[in-house]
Formats: sequence, structure tokens, C-alpha cells
Amino acid sequence: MSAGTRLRTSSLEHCTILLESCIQSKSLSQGKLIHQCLLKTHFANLKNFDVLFEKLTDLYVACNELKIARHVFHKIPHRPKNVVLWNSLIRAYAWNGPFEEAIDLYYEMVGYGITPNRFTFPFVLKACSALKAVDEGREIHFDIKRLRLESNVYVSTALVDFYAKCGRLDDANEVFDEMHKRDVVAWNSMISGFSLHNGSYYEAIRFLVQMQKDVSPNSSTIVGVLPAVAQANSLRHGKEIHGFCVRRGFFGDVVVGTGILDVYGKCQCIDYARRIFDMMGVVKNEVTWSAMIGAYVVCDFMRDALELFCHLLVLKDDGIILSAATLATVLRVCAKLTDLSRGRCLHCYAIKSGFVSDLMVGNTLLSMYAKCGITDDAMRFFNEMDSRDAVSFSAIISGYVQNGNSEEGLRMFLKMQSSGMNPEKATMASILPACAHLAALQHGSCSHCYAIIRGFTADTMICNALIDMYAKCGRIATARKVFDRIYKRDIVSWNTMITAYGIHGIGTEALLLFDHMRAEGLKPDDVTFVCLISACSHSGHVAEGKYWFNAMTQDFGIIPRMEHYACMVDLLSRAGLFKEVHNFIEKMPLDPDVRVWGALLAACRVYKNVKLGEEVSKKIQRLGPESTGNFVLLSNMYSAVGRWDDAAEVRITQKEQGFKKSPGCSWIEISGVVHTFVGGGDRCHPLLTQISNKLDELLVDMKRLGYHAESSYVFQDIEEEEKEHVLLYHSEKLAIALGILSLSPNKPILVTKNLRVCGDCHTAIKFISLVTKRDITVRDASRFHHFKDGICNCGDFW
DNA sequence: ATAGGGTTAG
Repeated sequence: MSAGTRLRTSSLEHCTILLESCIQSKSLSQGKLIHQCLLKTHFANLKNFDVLFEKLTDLYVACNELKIARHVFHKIPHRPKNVVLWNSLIRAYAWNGPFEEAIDLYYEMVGYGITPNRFTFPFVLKACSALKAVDEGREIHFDIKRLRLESNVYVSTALVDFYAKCGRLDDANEVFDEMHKRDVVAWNSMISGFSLHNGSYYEAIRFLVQMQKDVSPNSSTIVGVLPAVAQANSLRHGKEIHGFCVRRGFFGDVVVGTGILDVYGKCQCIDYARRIFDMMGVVKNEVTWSAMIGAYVVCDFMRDALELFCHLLVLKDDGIILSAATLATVLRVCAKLTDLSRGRCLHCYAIKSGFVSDLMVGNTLLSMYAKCGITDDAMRFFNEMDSRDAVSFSAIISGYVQNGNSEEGLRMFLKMQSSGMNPEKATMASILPACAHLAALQHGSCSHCYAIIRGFTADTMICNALIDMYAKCGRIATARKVFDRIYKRDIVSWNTMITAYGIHGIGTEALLLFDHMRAEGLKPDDVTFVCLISACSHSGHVAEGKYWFNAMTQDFGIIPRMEHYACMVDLLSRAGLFKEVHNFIEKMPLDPDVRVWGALLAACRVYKNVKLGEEVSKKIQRLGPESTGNFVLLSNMYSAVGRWDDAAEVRITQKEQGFKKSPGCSWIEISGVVHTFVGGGDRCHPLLTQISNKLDELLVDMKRLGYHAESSYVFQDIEEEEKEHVLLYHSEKLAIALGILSLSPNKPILVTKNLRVCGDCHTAIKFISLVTKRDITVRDASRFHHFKDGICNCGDFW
């Protein structure tokens, strides 16, 4: 060996020592300097050079410079046989990601014929669970079996943890059962696995009880089990664990304290939650604050939530920071309170702090705008978001639907699918009401199919939405089938089904169902009575309605709200019992609002009770008429008795006060295509000539059977013959004529109208059903009208 | 450990 080589070898040793010290002190800059020096020399020819590369790799791993580490690692001339080095690189990727790299490295290592050891597996399995890479994990499990490493407690615990985190609880359990010795970590893995998995909450709690025969739980056990206890709303277990933590001194741990606080919040024990919050003193961090604000939200204490948030803002300078989670929670408060101005302030803050780009914060902002009724801003924000997921789409869809724009909701639903996003349960829960609103049966039943395929029909909420959709699309029998087959009926299921019978005018079934419900031991709630009384009202069951209104308070302890009073006024006045209505309103403990008076005014209009109608109208004017409907009712009433000037006057006042009459609009679905007719005299439909001929032809037959146009429904003072013609072009008649023309004679006709069906149309359709011998159904703003053989099942109580 | 979208009546 020459002198030169000897010298170089000794510098090489120096380098090794230097690098080791860099690794110890994680001194990246010094290490990089040595790296550069090495690159300039020709040491690579020396056989010990591998060791240096290994040290360099170690250094970069230690300093978290994984890209460089991997680069250096690949430069090592002969693949290192050193398992330790492979392990350290795999470990680094398993901790910091990208996790795919860890798995790739594992396979690369095996490919080079290097045998992984007991340290390799926990790392690579951790990467698999982070990626939910079940198939890769299973393959690795086979490798473990081949190497007979299953008996190693660390390796098998890692397997349990991997399967548990991937939601493969059966596999996790199998490995767990075969372990002859289980340490606390293995138990914890099983418990947190059950905890994460929906519906296995009680299993998690059962394991906690069982483990205590074997090992003593530590604070990680508690942290793992608490989400399960919170989800299960199990106050009893929460209290037990609380006591356990006090005895074992776990309470000094913020994570434990915050977890227990969260349990109490989710169990609606706001006082306990607050007491823990106060007790935690200085160990609180921003998560604790966020959890406390969230607890107030869950318990519906919005003002307290806001107050605490303001308090947090004051503390911000003391090192407590505002997190994305807190911001999202407070935005939900704004949404619930429809506090738009505060919501906008927080939007500004989100922009300044950079939290807007957080997807959850963005989705909450989106939903805040939607819930405040500002769909334009919600949509603008949606378009500006740099990433969107299924939740963003669901939020914008529900925004449109809840603000009455179902068409746009449906459009976004289709757009969601064309952008490759799969609708989720919540999306379906928003789109079904849209189908119901539009009476879009085809879209509705397609959604039903999709829900079945995705397994959503096991969910009560989805079934409830389905019942409502079928009922509002005219398929009461199908609605009942869904109701009968529902896995677990809740109060909403019953209320929805009762309403379904109500809007179809089948009051007797509604009342029967109500009996049935009580027989099953379910307690009706305030909504049930709104549904029930309005069902009675639509079918003229006055006595039953009155009976249950009284029983509601006496037997069920429910204090009537304005809605209940409005229902009762509707029930009595539809039946023409004006004296009784008068007494009823006199005795009301609440000041009647516009809805109550509106119900009465509608009845005045039907019974042509002008004197009372005028009085009621004055009251409505004093309260501020809220909707155009009340003007229309009054004006219709005047024209019904020929007081054209008064009718015109009302319409002028209406315009002056800025109330626009939304045009009457009817639509019919024919082979999946929706045909819409707007206002009195839509001239746009391509088949208009045929439709108009059909109507003229029908008119002749109808007149022969005794029909004469009820000209009082024309609000203009024009010649009778002309009125007949105006009436003939009402949107619902046009839609029905198209139905007669396009659908085969044995098929029922379903037409939907946005407003209440006009009085003349109601009479005319009875005659049409007689002349054509067809079943005609019209769904108007308040209910279904089934016309058959010249009779409507609403009993003219429309 | 905390955080986003959801069914019924009026």
C-alpha cells in the first residue's frame, strides 16, 4: 500500500468521526460541507467509502432531509448489506412521509436479497396503515409469517395496529388472539381501532374492561377509548373513566383532560364540561378551548360559544393561538345564528391568516353563506376554492335546495358527478328533497337505486328523505313501502309518513298511523302534531283535529307554538266555522302572526266572506304582509264578488310595497323530460297548436256536461267570452292537455304547480277527468288533488 | 384530544 493511500484512509476515518458528531448534534450545514469536500475527492474508488455514504445517509435522515438522504443512499456503489441503514431510511419515511417511499424501499430491500428484521416491520406497517394500503400490508404479513417473526411482540403488535387502523378489525382480532403475550400497546391498538370504526364503540369499551385483567391501562388507552365513549354518548362510561383518571393521576395530561371534556360536551352535560375546562387551569391549550367552544355548540348554547371565543381572542397574545378547528367551529356558530356580519369578519380573518385554504374551514365558510341564505356568495366562494371535495359539493347543493332553488341544486349534483366525485350520504339527503320539491320522480328513483347500491338505505335519515320524495312525487304506495321496510324508524319517519297521507288527503290513514305510532311506544313530538292536525285539516276531520290539539297539551305536555295555532285556524276556517275561529283566536295566548291570519284569509276567499276578509287583511297589513300570497288572496276575493276596483286597488298597493306576484307555473314530466308552462298564456311550447286544439275540443264536451267558466277567477274586467279564453290557458290546463296528448290513455297524469291551483281550473279538471276518463293528479303548493270520475279527493277543501 | 356537508311540519 502506498503512502498516499494510507494518508487518504486516515482522512477517511476523520471524516467518519466528523460525520458522527454532526449526526449527534444534527448539524446539517457542517455535514453538507463535508459532503461537498467528499464529492471533490476521488475517494469513491476506495472500498471503505460505502461506510461514509452510510453515515451521510444517516445524517440527512437525522436532519429530516429525506430527499437528499435517499439520493445519497442510491449513490452507494454496492447495495449496502446493512439492514440497519435500510431500516433507518424506511423509518424516516414512515414517520414523515411520503409513505409510498417507505413501502417502495421495503420491496427494494427484499429485491436485493436483504432479509428484513423485527425492526423493519413496525416501520413499514406504519406506512401501510397511513396509506390504508391493505393489500400491501397483507403481503408483508406473509413475509412476517415466512420469517417466523409473528412471535415477536413488537412485530405482532404492529400488525394488530395496522389492521385496526385500516378498519380490518377481524384480521386485527385474529392476530391479537394468537399473541401469547400482549402488552399495553397491543391492547391500545385494538381499542383505538374499535374507537375509530363506526358502530364498534361498545366493543372498544368492552376491550377496556377486559384488558384490565391483563395489563393496566395507561393514558394512551384512555385517549384511544374516549372518542368511542363520546360517539356512543355514554355518560356512564365517561364518568367512570373520569374517576379512573383522577385516581391514576392522568389529569395532568392535556390530551386526557380535553378528551373527557369532549365526552361531557357530546353527552350534553355542558356544566360538567365547563367545570373540567375551569379545573384544567394552565394546562389548557388551543385544542381544549376549541373543544369547549364545540361543546357549547353541541348543547346549543350559541351565545356562550361566542363569548368564549371572544375571551380566547383576548388571550391570543398569551401564547394561545387560534387554530383552523376553532375557526371552523365559530363559523358554524355564525351559520346557526345566521350572523352574516360576524361570518364575513371571520372570512376576512381566514384570508389574512391563510386558513381559507384549509378545506374544512373553506367548507364551513361555504355552508355559512348558504345557511345565511346568500347562495350567490356561497357559489362565488365555491368557484374561488382551490380544492373542492364531496363535502364542498354537498354544502353548495344543500344551500341551493334549502333556499328554494332545487333546479340549481340538481344542476350542481350532476356537475359533481361529471367532475368525478361520488355523492355521499349527506349529498343524497340534500338531493332527495330537491327531487321531492320538483316532483322529479325519475331523478328521485334513480337516486333511490344509487342509495341502494351504496348501502345508504340502511340509514334512517335517507329512508325518511325517500319517503318524502315518493310521497311528493305522487307515489304514496311506494312511500309506504319504504316506510314499512325501514330498518329502524325514528320520529321523523313517522312524521313524514303522516304528512304524506295528509297532503294526499287521506286523513283516516294519517290518524291510523298516529295510533300505530303510539302503540309502538313512540312519543309524538311537537312536529307530529303539526303534521297530524294539518292532515285532519286537508281531509275535513275537524273533530279529530280539535281532539288531538287539546290532547297535545293535556296528555303529552307539549306547549302549542304559533305553527299549531295556524294549523288549528286553518282546520276550523276551511270547514267554514268562522264563529269558532273567532273565539279560538281570541283565546290564543300568543299574538297571532301573519301565518295565522293568512290561513283565515284563505278560507274567507273560498267562502266569499268579504267582510271578515277585509278585517283580516287590515290586520295583515299592520303586521307587514311578508308574502305576496296574502295580497293575491284579498284581490281574488274582491274579484270573486265583482268588486273590480277594489281588486285593482289591492294589486296597486301590492306593487307599491314591492311585492311581486311570482308567475303561476306548472310542469309535467313525460318520459323523463320536464315540460314547463308559465303564467296565463305560455306560447312557447312547440306543440302549442295541438294543445290549444285539444283544449277547445275538451271545452265543448265539458260544457255539454254542465261546465261553465268561473269568470270570478279572472281578475280583469273584460267580456265573459274573453275570460273563458284566458282561463283556458292557465298553466295547469296546458300541462294537463299535453299529458292527455302524449301519454297513453291508461297512464295517470301528474302535474305540479308552484302556487295553489286556481278555482276554475279545479272545477275544469273535474270535468276533464269525467270527459277523458283519466286519472289526473295535480300537486299544488299545499297538497295533492286526485281527480277521478269528476270528483277531487280534496273534497273541494283546497 | 378539537374541526366541514344531511331527513319531517308551518
